Amino acid sequence: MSPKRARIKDIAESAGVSIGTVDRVLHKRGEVAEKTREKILRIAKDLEYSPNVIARALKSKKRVRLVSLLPEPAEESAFWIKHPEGISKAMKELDPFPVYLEQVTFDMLDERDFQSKSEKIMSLNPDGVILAPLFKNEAVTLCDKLTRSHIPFVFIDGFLEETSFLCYTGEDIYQSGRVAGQLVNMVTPSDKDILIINIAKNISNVHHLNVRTQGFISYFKEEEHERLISHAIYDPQPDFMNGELKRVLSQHRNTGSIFVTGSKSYKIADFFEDEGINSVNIIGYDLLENNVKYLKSGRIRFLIGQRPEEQAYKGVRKLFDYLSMDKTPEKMEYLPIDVVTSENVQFFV
Amino acid sequence: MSPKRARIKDIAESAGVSIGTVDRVLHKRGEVAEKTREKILRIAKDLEYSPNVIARALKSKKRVRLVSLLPEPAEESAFWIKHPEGISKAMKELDPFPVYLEQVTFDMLDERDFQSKSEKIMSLNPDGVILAPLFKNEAVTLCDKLTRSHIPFVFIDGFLEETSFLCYTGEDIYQSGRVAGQLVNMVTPSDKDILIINIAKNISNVHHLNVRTQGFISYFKEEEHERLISHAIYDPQPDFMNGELKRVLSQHRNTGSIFVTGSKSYKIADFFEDEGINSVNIIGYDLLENNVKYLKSGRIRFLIGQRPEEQAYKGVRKLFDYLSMDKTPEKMEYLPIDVVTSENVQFFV
DNA sequence: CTGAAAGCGCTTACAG
DNA sequence: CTGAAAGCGCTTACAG
Repeated sequence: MSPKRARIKDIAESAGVSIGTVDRVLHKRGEVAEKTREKILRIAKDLEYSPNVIARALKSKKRVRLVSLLPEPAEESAFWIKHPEGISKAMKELDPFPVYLEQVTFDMLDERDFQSKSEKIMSLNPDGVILAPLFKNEAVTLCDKLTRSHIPFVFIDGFLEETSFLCYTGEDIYQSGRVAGQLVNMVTPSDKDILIINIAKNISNVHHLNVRTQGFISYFKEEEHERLISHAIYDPQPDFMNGELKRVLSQHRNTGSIFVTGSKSYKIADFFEDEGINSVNIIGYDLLENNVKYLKSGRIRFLIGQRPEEQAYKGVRKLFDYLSMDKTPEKMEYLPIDVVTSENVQFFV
Repeated sequence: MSPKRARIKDIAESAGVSIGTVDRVLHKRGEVAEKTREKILRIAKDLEYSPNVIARALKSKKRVRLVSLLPEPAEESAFWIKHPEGISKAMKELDPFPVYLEQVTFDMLDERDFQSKSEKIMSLNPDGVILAPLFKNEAVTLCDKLTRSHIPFVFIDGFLEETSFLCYTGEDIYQSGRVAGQLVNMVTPSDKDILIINIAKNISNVHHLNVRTQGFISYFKEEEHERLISHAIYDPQPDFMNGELKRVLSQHRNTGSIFVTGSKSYKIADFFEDEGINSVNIIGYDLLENNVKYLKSGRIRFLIGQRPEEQAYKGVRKLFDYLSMDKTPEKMEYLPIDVVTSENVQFFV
């Protein structure tokens, strides 16, 4: 059974000083004679002193104010509705602590909105920020400002190497492409082709879709690369998209599987449903309601999950622990890449 | 931003009584005039009072003493080395609280040892117990004793319907068999047979292996059942096992995949490695070191994970939250059934 | 039946 | 440079 832990009082008594002095040493607030300082530090070490976080939390008037900056969940992309759930879970657990969090969202199709929301973040003068750096340039600008103001920030969903972020919690994007490659390879007859579909207004700007594609391709041997057909669709509207799909599928009649690099695989499934196409496997990302529906019906073969709630939950917790508990988190935490099928999906939603 | 929360003091002032009286009402310690009682209750409700758990934890002298009763991790079955990790993680988080946990282990091949450890548990007179009910009869006896002593207990790894357990955290065993069925079906050519291997001294006594087998079979259509060959091996020693495997494989030369219902799939892989058999898929359970090695090398195709650390972690947390925070947990929590391959295994170990 | 007081371990001002 | 005191919100005895 764990031994009784030392308190400040114990250190004070042992050192023959008052608890105020001990506190000053422990918090490096100076104004203590060097000799007493050393003595206290030694005793604290001997006694394996660690502060009682409960008592600290109870007393502390220090309010921690956090802000999150994440995309507004558009109907188009219900992916981002999961993150607020994770944030709420974290805040509920932290309820007894004096911590507040304001959620700021931006339009994920509008860099300028991200900029103006960045200014809002700065004007709130928070103690810490959780953000998803969807727009690289704009995010770097914000991160630099935060760094200059000594405001720590954590990334979820993606990270920017060149910034001094506290930590990242999320997918290993390249590796998740490889997992997709493995699954697709498993269910595609070796004489069939594989179609990689990227859906994005401007694919070159959407970092994670590109990285997933790279990972995916890397899973296949060089001599198999001729089986892989990559196609970008820049407008997810059904009319446009279905036309594109028809065209590309008629060009590649030997397609055995379609890999959708983002969360819109249900759109491909919609199209197949309408056209009565049943012979092509679909593999995609994220447990959106529509995707899950098609996964259960068998039209989508696999979904890869990246635990959006857990990303947000852990982002908040790490920031709080850092600010309130002096705990420095691991810099990089890659969450598991979940392989989800019709038979285990029930446990992930 | 969250509004300032009401304190006992606020209720007391509003009711025109002292905090002692409020406390007596809130804790149902009686000795309060019915009229004041009602008034206080009403005000508490109006103010949405909820106790500050930090202050409570700081003050409370109430020590919580927990005990876990889990199998001793034998070399044979490293599966059970994961649980202590989850327990440690939970206890580390609970470090500032006055909670203690003693880990008691039993020999998983010896019912009698479970019995004697049960007596030890009772003699420790704990406030709560976490246990894995491997031996049904003996576990029921223990649970009944705990119930009579009003000691709450939580199950992990499996549960016994007939006991009054606080909650279960673990696998949906039947469904995990179905997931295995789906995966095996996916990688087995339709003209090949599927061998189901149960490794256990007395298979009829090992509940979860049977349930997994049932789930597995249920995934296949009636007319496919002739492809499924079930075989039990009652001694995992290599000499015996390899003989058995040789015999059964020579009887069923058309075997395309082997499904191992427990965590010993690496033993099949050992055999295949020695014999140079490469044409048969292996699917098994649990991320033991040996299994993972073969998963990475490709000899094992899939492993199904059941998150042993998380089971233990959550078991401890729920018991603590129940005893110290008055939080009643969900009775049944099925953890996700993880599909693990060579490409995503790195995130699970 | 009710109130006043002490104390959990820490932090924060203030007095010297 | 150092100590004594108040207080965070709760619980626990004790006095009346």
